[in-house]
Amino acid sequence: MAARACGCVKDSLTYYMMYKMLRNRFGYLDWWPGETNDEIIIGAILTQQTSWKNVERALANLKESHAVNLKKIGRMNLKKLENLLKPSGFYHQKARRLKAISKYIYNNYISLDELLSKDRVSLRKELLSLDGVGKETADSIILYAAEKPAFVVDAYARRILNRVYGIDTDIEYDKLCVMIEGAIKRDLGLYKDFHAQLVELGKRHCRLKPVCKGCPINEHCAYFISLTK
DNA sequence: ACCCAGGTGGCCC
DNA sequence: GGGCCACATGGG
Repeated sequence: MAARACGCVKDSLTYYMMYKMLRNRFGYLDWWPGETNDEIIIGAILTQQTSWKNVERALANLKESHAVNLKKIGRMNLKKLENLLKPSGFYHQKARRLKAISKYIYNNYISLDELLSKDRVSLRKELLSLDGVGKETADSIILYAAEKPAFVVDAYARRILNRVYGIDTDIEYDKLCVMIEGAIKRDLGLYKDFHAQLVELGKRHCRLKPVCKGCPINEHCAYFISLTK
């Protein structure tokens, strides 16, 4: 069904089958763990190289201070913000970056929604110009806050695609994006749910170490095979 | 006492 | 364009 131990998989069927297997197993998810656009963006920054459990603690601290809100974060005392973010790690830079992002938004727009309403391509460009917003964070914000179809490539996606189809884990971000986006229908619901499914699977198997190159067949692959039965 | 987590940016060659 | 490094807390 799929090319193994090769750098790429362009076959649409491969991705649809993977999605279908996951979808059968976990059900439709259509998710980002956050109620508001502010919470989605804050969560996207906080989760960088950080377990979601620790992000939840920081978000709980913000909620307690009624500060799951970029406008408030922009005006909050830096030391106080750092303290609330502490459990999520890298809290000096995360606090500084969130404040800078807030200031950027409200110096240049009436509201967050005004920024998010820009077209997908220019929004991505603009988000990427912000300190602390890289490709994955930008695409998460575009997909779940702006609700425009940008496929999010995260560590889970990389690991799973590596283990099941042998795609190099260190393949360039945009290359993997283009590969997947070229293979499946550009559809908001599909992009959201596919990413959610990969995270769901990844979380259940996150303790697995990276597999050596050229040796993609391992537990994940066995797990996928078990899903098809 | 390690190694890892839903990255990003800076610096060096 | 690649290869390191710092950033920091909490869990296995």
